[in-house]
Amino acid sequence: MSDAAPWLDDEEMSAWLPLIGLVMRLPGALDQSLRRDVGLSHFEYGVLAVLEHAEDQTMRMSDLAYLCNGSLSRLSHVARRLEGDGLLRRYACPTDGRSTLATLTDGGREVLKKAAPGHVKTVRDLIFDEFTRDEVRQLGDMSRRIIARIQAQ
Amino acid sequence: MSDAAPWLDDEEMSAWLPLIGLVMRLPGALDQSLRRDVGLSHFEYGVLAVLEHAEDQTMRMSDLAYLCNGSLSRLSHVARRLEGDGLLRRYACPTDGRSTLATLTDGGREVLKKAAPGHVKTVRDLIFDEFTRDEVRQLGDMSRRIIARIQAQ
DNA sequence: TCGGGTTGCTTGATACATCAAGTAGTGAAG
DNA sequence: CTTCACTACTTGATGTATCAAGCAACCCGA
Repeated sequence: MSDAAPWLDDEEMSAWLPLIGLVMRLPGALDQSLRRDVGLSHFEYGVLAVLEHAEDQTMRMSDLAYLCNGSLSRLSHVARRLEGDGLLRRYACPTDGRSTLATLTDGGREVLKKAAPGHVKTVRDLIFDEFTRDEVRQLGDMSRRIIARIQAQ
Repeated sequence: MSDAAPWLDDEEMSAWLPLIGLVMRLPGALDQSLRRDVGLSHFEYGVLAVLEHAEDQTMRMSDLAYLCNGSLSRLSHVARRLEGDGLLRRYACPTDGRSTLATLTDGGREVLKKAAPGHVKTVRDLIFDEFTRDEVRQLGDMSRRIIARIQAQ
């Protein structure tokens, strides 16, 4: 924790502005292709994608929210919509009555299958085609370090 | 532009997930302290901050929107609210009747002065205290390269 | 076994972003 | 000097996020 300093110097500023630009523009860019292809936001896609890789394609709502980088409240609203569209199903956890388990439906799996190629292409176009292996590692590493700081707040 | 590839490999994935985490969580983290301190979102703060550094603290709406990483529509709504709160003023451009110029008011300058220390502290806590000078440069550089790709879409 | 505190989730109100459509000014070709 | 395309911006409708509050279920100490 640093004390308040006057402001960012030029060098800091010329990193800060692009970083802000990145975090403000990337979500929209990811949304676009997914909306076009399957009518889902990137967050909704993320929910389904995380479920797909989970044990039994099933997960507690709160774990899912964490892995999707969203609040439980946000996930709850989104899960209601996705359930309405038949892409996932929710049911009470048998071992802990407080918990809700969400699981992928066939419909959800289908949508993922339909969305994946275009989404991967977008991600490659935007990120992985631009960087070397080493740079990619660094990018991930730096992101992790910032996230840790955010969570420490 | 690459062709669609099967999916991301492990190394790519272990950079992609943190990057997504970063872009999804950082805006919220920045919002929080600004909301607490002066009741502004980070986007609203950004609008005022960009104006502050502009010639005559005045700028065309569309240029402002670009620099703030938002759509003109979004800026228009936000500017209406900020104008209502007396933080900026809008008036027709004298040389091009289609354009609208936005300018900071005294109220806006005051809010910025009140918000800045806390905001800078947040930014330092989250980013600049974590990285070396060199890393900061790289972070800025990588962000710029991704933005260029987003805009090329 | 009962009470207080906690956890997990949902809901409802409000605020915000996004999209499509609309208005009006501009510039340039004919 | 008119028309057509384009630019700059605003608006209204719709959808989505966020926050605070609420409700059960659980846990644990007394």
